[in-house]
Amino acid sequence: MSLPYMLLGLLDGHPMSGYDLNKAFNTTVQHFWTTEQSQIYRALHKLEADGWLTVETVIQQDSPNKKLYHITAAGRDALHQWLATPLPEEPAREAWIGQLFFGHLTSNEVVISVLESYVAQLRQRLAALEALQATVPGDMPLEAIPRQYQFQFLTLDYGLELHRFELQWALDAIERIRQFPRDSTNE
Amino acid sequence: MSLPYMLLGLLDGHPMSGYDLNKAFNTTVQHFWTTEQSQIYRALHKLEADGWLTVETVIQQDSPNKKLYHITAAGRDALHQWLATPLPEEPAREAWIGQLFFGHLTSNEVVISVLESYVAQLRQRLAALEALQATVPGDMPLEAIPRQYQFQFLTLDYGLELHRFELQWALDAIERIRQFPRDSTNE
DNA sequence: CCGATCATGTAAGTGGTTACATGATTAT
DNA sequence: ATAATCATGTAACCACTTACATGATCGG
Repeated sequence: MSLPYMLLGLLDGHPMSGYDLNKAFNTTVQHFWTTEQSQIYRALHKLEADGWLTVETVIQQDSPNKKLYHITAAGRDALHQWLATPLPEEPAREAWIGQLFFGHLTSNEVVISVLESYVAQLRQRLAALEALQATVPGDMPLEAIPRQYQFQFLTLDYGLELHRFELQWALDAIERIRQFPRDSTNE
Repeated sequence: MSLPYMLLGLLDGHPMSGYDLNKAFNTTVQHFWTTEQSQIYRALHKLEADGWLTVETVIQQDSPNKKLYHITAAGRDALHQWLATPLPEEPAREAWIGQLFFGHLTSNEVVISVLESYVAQLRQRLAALEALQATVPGDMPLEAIPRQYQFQFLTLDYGLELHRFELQWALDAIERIRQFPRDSTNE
């Protein structure tokens, strides 16, 4: 549903190839959207068929030829439309909460050890986001930062704060589970 | 991937029909897992074929016959195995963050209005969780609460805290965006 | 009479993943 | 030699959604 708009958003301003887009998904936008390379090419073909993109074939000598995708006026319209439309609530699907919910079917120790792996995962992701944040020049006055970057920093801030929240909650949960009664049917 | 385990978790203890399970998905576990009815029946058939469930057909006069699914020893083993296994990190797919990320392509006002819809959605979901919490007897001493409910309350607490965090972050974000430079290419 | 509740399923379609396929150039 | 980078794609499969199909009983 949203992949086409992610592509349009990335292509608005500067044209890119499928390969470039794939790199963008593995770097810049990786904290809120991921895709497989194969899906990018399929989506690009569809977007072109729909008239939201046009292709410019670039012949190269030192590397394989590539196709640069340019956003069309129709594509830009569609993107603006999407940006102004609130998204429908998406279905909940958080399996790790399920593991907690059914925690009574196993021992406190097992639940805690799974939560600890989750904590380790969160710390890693948080560290990655903090590394991203460290690349941001800190000395610039707020007003001097281009509008585009202000929005990007805002989403980065969301990622940072969310991860800090999740980490803290998980650590607290571990402490709470330690106080839970022990399972009598322990193996 | 996780649906089969959600079914096993719900069936551990008391057998249920596909219809009962569907109701459970729309009530008890709805804050972390949702499914369509059609998917439940398909999953049930597969689980039975795999030997993780057995079927008991119950003939009824006043309502259509039903099939009660019972968890088998193999099913319980598989469930315990899953409960003890940390889940792989799942791919990020948060389209609303994308709308923020590409916010520079539209006006601050448009971004804020979309965020405000999101805030309204969050308030609704938070209210639903608070209503759920209100049904919990508050006078019981912590130690007297059965282990099963302790885990369930823990997941409810996660939902509550997460929604409060998201709501606060969104409200702060709106205030911040008001300070962003205005877009010169406003339509 | 109508809608809700009980109860089971199939079929078509979409979005996404995994695996496969090709092949040149450049850096270690 | 080998791996990484550049570059494009197809095919099979899986999870999930939407829509369709059936039919009895019960309460307002």
